[in-house]
This record gives sequence, C-alpha cells and structure tokens, in this order.
Amino acid sequence: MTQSPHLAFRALADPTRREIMRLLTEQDMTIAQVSDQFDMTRAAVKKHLTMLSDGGLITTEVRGRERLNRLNPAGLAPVFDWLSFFDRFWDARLNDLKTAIEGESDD
Amino acid sequence: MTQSPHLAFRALADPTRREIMRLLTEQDMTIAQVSDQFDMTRAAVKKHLTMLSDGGLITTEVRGRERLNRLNPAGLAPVFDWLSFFDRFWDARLNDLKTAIEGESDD
DNA sequence: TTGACGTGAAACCAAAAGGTATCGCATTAA
DNA sequence: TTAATGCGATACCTTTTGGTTTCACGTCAA
Repeated sequence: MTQSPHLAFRALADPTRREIMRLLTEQDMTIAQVSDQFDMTRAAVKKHLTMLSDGGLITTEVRGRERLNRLNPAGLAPVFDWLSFFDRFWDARLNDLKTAIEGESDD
Repeated sequence: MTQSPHLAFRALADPTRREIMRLLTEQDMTIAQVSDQFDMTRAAVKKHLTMLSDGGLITTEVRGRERLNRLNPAGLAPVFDWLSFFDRFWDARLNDLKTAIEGESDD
C-alpha cells in the first residue's frame, strides 16, 4: 500500500527541506535546534517541517513543551517506487550511468 | 561532475510533469502531441516542458517547424545520487521503528 | 506562583508557480 | 504565392510558496 508520491515529491522540491533531512540523519532535533542551522525565523522552519511531515518524510514526538523531529526514511518509499519505473529506460538509453553518479553534488 | 539536483527535484514536484515523463517513455512527442494528453493549453504544457528541460530530464530536437521532446533518463542521476545518501538509514531506521515503536502518530 | 521557555497559529507580504489568451514568425503544404 | 501549421513569446491573472511579525498557550524551573 504505497501512498501517493505527490506530497513527498513536493516536500523534496525545496533545498532547505532537503538540507533539513540531511541534518536529521545526524540526530533528532527540536524546531529550535533546526532553526539554529538556518538564517530564517523559527516560524519559517516550522512550515518546512510541516511540509516534510505532510510528505511522510519526518515524524514528530512531543516531549513536554518540546517537539522532536525525526527522520522517517520509509517516507521515501513512494519516491523510490515512482522512480523505479524508469529503471528499464535507464539501461536502455544510457550505458555509463554509473560514471555519472560518481561525483558528489550539493545544492 | 554530477550537477545540482535542485532543478531536477523542482521539475519532479509537479504531477503533470511526472506524467509527461511517463508519456515520453512510450515515444518522443511534439509539444502538440503532449498537449493532446492534457486538459490545458499548449502554452501551459510548453512551460512544463521547459522546466523539465531545465532540470535535465528531457532533451529536445528541432526538426523543421516541429520540436521533438525526448526523455533523458540520465537527468535522474542527480536525484538518485541525492537519495542514495539515505540508503544506510533506510534499513537501520526501519528496524528501529519496528522493534521499538508500534504505533505511529503521524498523519 | 511567577516567569522564562518552546511551540502553535494567525495575519500579512513578495515572489514563484500554474494557468489563460493572444500575437508573431518560421516552416510546410496546396 | 498563399495559406495553414507548429511553435515561441509575451502579457496577464490566480493560487501557492516561502518568508516575516506578532501574539497566545502549555510546560518547566525557581
């Protein structure tokens, strides 16, 4: 029962949200902790976290007055699922894909 | 020399553009042919095709007064590259979630 | 109990996204 | 040569997105 990839793809469209996902691979973080990593207000970060949650890419755990944001890698399943459709065209039209993936990339 | 995933992720954020990519797996299509598949004007489809091209997900070949749009699966490389960062968290987190937590309060 | 802390939520704004209608231009067909 | 075709480009509109400021509310510490 793979869910629609729509909200996940939309959540991944913004560089800030992708960076938040990277941050959350290191540790769970409160909103304030995430906000410290960006040059924007806590309210703006909160909106990004909401979109990430809507896309199923993070989960939250309320602990007292804090709210811990946690990466949910399983939320990437619909994305991988959609992308897997192109696997066969990958090989058919492109031979040296693996060399293309070699490099590192940033935003 | 993998390019930035930004424009590719942005191009994938819209359902119409993802559907266009699916269509182009079947055959190369002119703008008019793509437009026939959607309930919107040719100009709107053209904008989507431009964003797909900006993201490196399609290429175009001008043939006389026609312009053939062709899927470029290699353009997905930056996307796969970025997503591959989360591969290692995939299994680990899934195991943690399954063993430690039973109910998810995420919706 | 008081007050600081972490957050949620709302109002507001500028810019981008997604769409339309319309015009012009190069190419092709009659 | 003339007219239809396929497309590019522009102006314009509405909605969404990404950001701010401000305020209210529950929680925790002193």
